[in-house]
Amino acid sequence: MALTVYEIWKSYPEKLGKEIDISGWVRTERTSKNFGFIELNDGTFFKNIQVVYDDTLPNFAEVTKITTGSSLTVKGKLIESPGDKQPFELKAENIEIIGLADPEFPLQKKRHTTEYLRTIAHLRPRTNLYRAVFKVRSLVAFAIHKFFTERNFVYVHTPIITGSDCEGAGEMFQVSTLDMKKPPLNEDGSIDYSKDFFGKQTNLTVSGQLNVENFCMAFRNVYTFGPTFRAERSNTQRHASEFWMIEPEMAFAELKDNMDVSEEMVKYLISYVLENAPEEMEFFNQWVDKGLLERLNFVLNSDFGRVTYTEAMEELIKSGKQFDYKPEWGIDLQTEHERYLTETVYKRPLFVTDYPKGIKAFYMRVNEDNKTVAAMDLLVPGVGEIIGGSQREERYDVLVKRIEEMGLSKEDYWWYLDLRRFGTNKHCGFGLGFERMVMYLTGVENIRDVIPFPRTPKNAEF
RNA sequence: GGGAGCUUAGCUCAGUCGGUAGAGCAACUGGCUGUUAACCAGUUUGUCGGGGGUUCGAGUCCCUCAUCUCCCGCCA
Repeated sequence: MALTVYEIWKSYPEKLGKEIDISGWVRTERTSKNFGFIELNDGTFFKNIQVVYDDTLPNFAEVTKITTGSSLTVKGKLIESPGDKQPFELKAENIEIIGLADPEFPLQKKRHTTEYLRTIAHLRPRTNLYRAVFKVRSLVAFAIHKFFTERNFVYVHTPIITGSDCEGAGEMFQVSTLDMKKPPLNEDGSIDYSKDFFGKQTNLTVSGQLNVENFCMAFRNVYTFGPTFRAERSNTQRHASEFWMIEPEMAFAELKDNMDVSEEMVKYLISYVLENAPEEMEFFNQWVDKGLLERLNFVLNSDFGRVTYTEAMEELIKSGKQFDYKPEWGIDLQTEHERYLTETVYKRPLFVTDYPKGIKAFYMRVNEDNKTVAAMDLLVPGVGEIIGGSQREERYDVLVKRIEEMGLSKEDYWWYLDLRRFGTNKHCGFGLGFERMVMYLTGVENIRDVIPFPRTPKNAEF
C-alpha cells in the first residue's frame, strides 16, 4: 500500500502494525554502527516520517552512505516509536535508493539565511520555511476564491497585455515583437508602433481595475485575481516587479461597503489559514515571528480602526513626535506616518479614508467638500499598505473634468467613460496585494520570500 | 530614482594598531546498539567580490566598479 506522509500522519493509529511503503526525500539522517535513522519527507505534509533501519537490510552499507536530499522508497512496518519526538516510525524492511544526492547538496542541517536561500531558489522549497510559506500561499489563494464565490462574486480574467498606456499606476513593461536594434520609425524619428504585433503600443498590466469595472456593470459583484507587473526600480522588502493582486469591484455600493468587505475578507483569510495550516502557522509563530498567532487572533476578534485622512493628520500633528516628514494636511502619508498610526496608535489594522484629491487617482469619487476623494487604504502593522481602494467617480461630467485636470486624454478612456453613460451607479472596489497578505499571515518580512521565483530589479534568475 | 551598509572556506561568521588566514557546521575517514540540527576523534578546504592606488608590507587605509541587503520615494 503506497501512502503519503500526510495520510499517515492523519490516520496513524489505525495504520500501526501495517506494512506500508512510502517515497520521499531525505531531510536528515543519523547513523550508528549497526543501525540508523532517516527523516523522510515526501512534500505532502509539514512533518517528516522517521525511518529506522538496521544491518539486517541487504544494502545496509549503501544505506548508511545516503546523503541529505536523496530520494528513496521505503517498505516496512509502521510501529510505535520509543523516542518522544514522534508517536510512530517506519521500521524499514527494504530501502530502495532512487536518486542519491551529490554530497554538494547545498541545504544543510542547520539554519541558512534567507539571502543565501534566494540564490538557490530551485532548492529552497525543500526547506521547512519555504515549504510552509508556499503551502500557506496556495491555501490563501484558494481561500480568496472561496470567500468571493460564497458571496456570489464572479471571477473575471482581465487581460495581462493591455493597450491602455496610461492606467496611471506606475512604470510599465512594454510588450513588443519589434526588432529592438532596428525598429520601424515614423518621419519624426519616433517608433512606428502601427508596425508592432498589435498595431499599437502595448504593455503588461499594472491593474485589472478598469477592465473589471466593465464586468461589474454586468454581474454586479466581480473580482479579478492575477499577475500584475510594475517596472518601478523599487528596492524594498515589500515591492516586486511581478506580483499577484486581487481586485473586487461592487456595483450599487459605497466606500463603507468597500471597507466592510475588506475587513470581512482579511478576517476570513486569517481564520482559514489558522484552521487549515495549523502546523505551518505554529512553525511561523515559533521561528519567524513569536507574536504572530497572538496578533492574528487579536485581529480576528477586534474591529479594524477607521479614520479619515484629516483625522489621521490631526493625530500625527497632535502626537508631537518628530517625523522626518512633518505631517501637514495635503501631503501624502509617509511610511513613517503609516507605521506610527497602525503600529503605535491603533496597534491593529487601520483604514484611512478620504484623502486629498490631489494625491489620488483620477477615477476616485470626489467628495461633497470638493477637496477629498472617497479613497481608502488599509494599513497593517509590519507590512504597511496591504489594500488600496476607493469608491469610483460615477458622474460622467465630473470624471471627464478629473481626467482633464490630471492631464490625461479622455479619448483613451472612451470605453471606461461609456460605463457612466449607460446605466451608471455608485460603485467601489479595491486592490489587495496578494503577497503582502501572505507576508502578514506568515510573519515573513520580505516579499521575495513569499514568491516562488521572485522578479525584482536586476533579478530574473530561475 | 535617492541614501546607507555588506561582500573572508561549501554554509554561518571572527579577524584587535596595517605585519602575510581562523572558528563552528558541512564534506571525507574512523568509532559508537535508539538518534532527534545525534555524539566522539581525525583529515581536507581560501583569487579575503573585481580593478586600481598609498605603503617596505593591505583582509585591514583610499579611489572605483559590481552584487546583495536595508531605508526613502513609487505602491499592492
